[in-house]
Amino acid sequence: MSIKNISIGESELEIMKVLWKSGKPVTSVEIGKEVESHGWKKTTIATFLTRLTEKGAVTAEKQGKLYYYTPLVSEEEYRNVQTESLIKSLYHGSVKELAAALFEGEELTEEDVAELRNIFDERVK
Amino acid sequence: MSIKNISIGESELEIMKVLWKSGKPVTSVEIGKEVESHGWKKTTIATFLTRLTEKGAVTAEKQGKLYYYTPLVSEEEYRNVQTESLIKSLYHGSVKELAAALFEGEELTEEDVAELRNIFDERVK
DNA sequence: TATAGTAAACTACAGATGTAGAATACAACT
DNA sequence: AGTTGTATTCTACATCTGTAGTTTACTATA
Repeated sequence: MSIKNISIGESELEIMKVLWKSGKPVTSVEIGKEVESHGWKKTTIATFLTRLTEKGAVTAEKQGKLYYYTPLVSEEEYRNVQTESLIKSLYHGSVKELAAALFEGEELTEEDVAELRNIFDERVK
Repeated sequence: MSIKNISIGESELEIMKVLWKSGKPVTSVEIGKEVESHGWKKTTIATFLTRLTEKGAVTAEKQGKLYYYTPLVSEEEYRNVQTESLIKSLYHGSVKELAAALFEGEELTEEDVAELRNIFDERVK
């Protein structure tokens, strides 16, 4: 089962984000602190961790009395898969269409556009 | 419940796509023909239609003996909500980040880039 | 009018996800 | 050694989604 077939729920994703942000293995206690704002019980977090482990999205390594969790799927990988999937399902598989939609939206500031132009020029070389 | 809160499943989306493509109200029979490739039973399609109606994603209007289904959510609206959601959850809420990721990927051809440059120049005015 | 066809409604069930209480296991402290 | 604290595991349950069988209602046909 490759990364493509790993599906991560919305709440589960919040856990992944914590693991991604911390460059190193994290205990459930530390995760708990990071996601306090969600008001989840410890057991809820534990369930997420168990399921993510079963899915192969993270590994758990016992160090002393605690488990340390590490992501097996990187943020970038996951992001790319999700983006691809969006493009495929709603932009007729065309990256260009999505890019165009972003430009046409009102979301980009002048600075953003300027920065993008740079990246753009790089790309064109 | 605004569009933002309407969630459409992957299979349900296939039905929406048929409605979106056809500019006018469509019967379940016609939908059936359009989605033949999925091999769904008639009742399966009926369930999707019922659920989409309950969710407020489509309306059903009886004309003669058949119901005609019309989307209440446009492709563009749905697309935008989904794109926003992706950006929020995986690109730190930054349209620019997503745009940059698209440029940096290998997906765009030279023609795409050229076309985008045009749109881009328009945008900058 | 009795009968056949069939769209739509109702019912059903499995898997995924969100959420959490109860049980367990094990370390630390008395 | 007994007790306490708590991370991890087990069990549970609701909702959503995918999928489809069964029943119903109503039209058209014999």
